[in-house]
Amino acid sequence: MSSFDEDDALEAAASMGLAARAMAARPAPYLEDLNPAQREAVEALDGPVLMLAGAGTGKTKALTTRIAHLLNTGNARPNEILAVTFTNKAAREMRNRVGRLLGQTVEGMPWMGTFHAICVKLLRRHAELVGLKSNFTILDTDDQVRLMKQLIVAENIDEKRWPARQLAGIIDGWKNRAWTPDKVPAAEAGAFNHRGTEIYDYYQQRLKALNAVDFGDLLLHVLTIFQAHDDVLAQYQRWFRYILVDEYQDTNVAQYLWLRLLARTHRNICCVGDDDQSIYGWRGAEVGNILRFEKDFPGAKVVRLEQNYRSTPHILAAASGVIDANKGRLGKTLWTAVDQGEKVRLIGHWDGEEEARWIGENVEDLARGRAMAPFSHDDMAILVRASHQMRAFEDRFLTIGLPYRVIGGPRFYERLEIRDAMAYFRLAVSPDDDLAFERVVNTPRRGLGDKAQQKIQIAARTNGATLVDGARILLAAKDLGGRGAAELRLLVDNIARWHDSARRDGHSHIELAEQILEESGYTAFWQTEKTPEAPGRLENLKELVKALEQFENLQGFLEHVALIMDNESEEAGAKVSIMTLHAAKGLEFPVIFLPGWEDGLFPSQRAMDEQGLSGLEEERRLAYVGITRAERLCTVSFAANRRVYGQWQSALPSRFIDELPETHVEVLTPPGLYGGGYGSAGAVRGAPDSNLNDRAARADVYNSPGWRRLQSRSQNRPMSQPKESRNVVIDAEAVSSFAVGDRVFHSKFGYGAVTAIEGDKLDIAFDKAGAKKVVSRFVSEASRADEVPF
DNA sequence: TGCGGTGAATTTTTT
DNA sequence: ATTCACCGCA
Repeated sequence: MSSFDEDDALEAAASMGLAARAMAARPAPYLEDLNPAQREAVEALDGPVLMLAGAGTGKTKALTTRIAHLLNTGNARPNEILAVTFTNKAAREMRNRVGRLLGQTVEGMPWMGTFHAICVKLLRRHAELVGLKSNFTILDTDDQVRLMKQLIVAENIDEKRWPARQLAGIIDGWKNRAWTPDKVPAAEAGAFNHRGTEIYDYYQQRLKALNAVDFGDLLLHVLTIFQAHDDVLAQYQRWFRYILVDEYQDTNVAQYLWLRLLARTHRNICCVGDDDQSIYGWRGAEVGNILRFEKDFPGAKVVRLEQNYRSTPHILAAASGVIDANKGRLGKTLWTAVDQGEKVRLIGHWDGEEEARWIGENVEDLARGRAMAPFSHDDMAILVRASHQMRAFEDRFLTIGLPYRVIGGPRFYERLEIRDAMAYFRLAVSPDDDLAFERVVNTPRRGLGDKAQQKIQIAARTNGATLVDGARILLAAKDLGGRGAAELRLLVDNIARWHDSARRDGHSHIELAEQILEESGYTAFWQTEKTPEAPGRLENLKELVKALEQFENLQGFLEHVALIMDNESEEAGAKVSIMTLHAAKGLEFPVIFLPGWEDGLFPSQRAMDEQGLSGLEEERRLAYVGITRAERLCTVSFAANRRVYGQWQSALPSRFIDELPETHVEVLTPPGLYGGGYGSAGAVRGAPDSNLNDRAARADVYNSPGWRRLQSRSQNRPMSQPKESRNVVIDAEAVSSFAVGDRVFHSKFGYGAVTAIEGDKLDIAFDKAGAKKVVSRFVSEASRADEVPF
């Protein structure tokens, strides 16, 4: 029948050996290693299981042990287990740990991987069912946007109003919700001038014509296949006897539907997650999926892992205090057997630079072991809400020579030069890759500008050919003159030759890669470039070629890179880590700094504006994630003043600070600053909320000019409101306080009147600057008295 | 084709 | 403040 049976017969043969060897091992010493809850989760092999695993409760251990147990008891062969994760890192770790438990490497588990990797595998087998060839290419975000840009031009859409990026994002969101173009609800499709589904449909057609898919398609196509072909679905339903899902709280609708379909027959699905750590709602994750599990799978066993092996009691209590303010939680209470430890430290600063200075000094103190045994720099991390906050720390750490590393940020394979080189490789493997051709046709400069490229496009389109062939036709027609023609001829011939070499097995793909970079003139291009980053880029290209060594051929390499965009180059030496809170999920450090806890920054104003209460709750979960990363020492800080987009702004301490239980918090205040002393501020402010009397560095803040300025400016936002009334304020309705007809002021455009409101964007007719679309955050309400005629 | 000026935006990120 | 995209000019 289909290739399914053959493939799996082979896989089965390979993995039987593993299972047999595993079974011969001594009976389950690994179970002894578990606490009762973990053991319960591991031993409940049959039927649906929801493992609610709080931060630091040994989730991965339970999950991997469960897999080992499934194999060890002979309940499943390795290739009958579907184990999905979100990141390659998580998949890798799972693989390694299962291997360690079984005392061997796990190669017979073909269905352990990310959602996307597994879907690629499935889609290659059944590509024809959605009109693709099985050698389809996977577009990354960059390709996606470029494709969208073409569409926008072709469709005559105002790119100012609907940037390609945004359109691609909207469509991505629809795919996350498992909406094919025909399924997008009317209310949503009204986006961009009621042409939403039209554009989406057109975009899908273009992808199909290119024999390409984007990341969202990987899931959606497989889902479509499952829904339309019962026989195919049935095969897999039968085959996957056991399903395990990591980070279930991060699944989106498409992934959820996908899992539910696959689990329908055996119902042996074990989902692991923590609703309190759901921080990816903004990219389509549905906390609802985990909250609904017991309804979806009646009779599900719910196991709570609550014993925490990571943090001290004070840290756990502080984290619990914060997360308690969220509603609709499944509810867990973390506890620990440890009974010692520092309280969470809280400190306020005058401004962001001082905050960075203080943290820098504190890191050095801790590294020297002033107050306690010294920590390595590797043991310390600074977690920020938004990546732009990192700069202050980088600046400071560079000046004092403190070694640091930034985690996250642009990945190796996303860099310009790497993507260019990859486009050349793609052309060598398949010359019909039009997107790749477009990318490099004039990189390096070949005298093939817009005009020439247009001619190529036309030649290709009128002949129904690929761009490379279009270029050939154009050259044959001699419809291109001068340098461009000669260069294009060279390029086209080169591509043909590279393609030949790529297909010949004997030829070394590493040599071919070097040859491509050389002959295309790409290396030379960067050698002549004298910008400061040019040497680094050449270095990266060398690294790229080196990375090829691990693969058999270029094709294998490209396949790998499309899905696995890792960047694990680690230089030696102990360093402090700087990263976003999002990037910190799943990590742990003995010492954690949490700077920038100011309302508007954290919780982020935008999250609250756009998502209302649910946005605030997600921010709160982010705070929870941040605190629970700390093993021994956690320091929260805020600054009264901060430069935002070049402008000095004052801010109030984050409302999350109010939620830190005071008995678990130690307030630090740097001595001798701004006349502040411990506890003196209560009198200054006479705060009615007693919780505030112990508030951090309140003296500094309250006596600061920033604070006073703030006080005089915003009477409608006193600092010590009771929580209830505050929650009302964050409701989206209440926040976007503008109405059509309001007079507003913009620092650049001056005064104007609101003519329309669309989410957080306002259409404003400015008196002098004319009609503009502006994010509401950038304008303030203008009372008529403010307007000074001149 | 390429550079410098202008205008506008600016959370979080994986695959 | 900074970055990034686009436009106009040489």
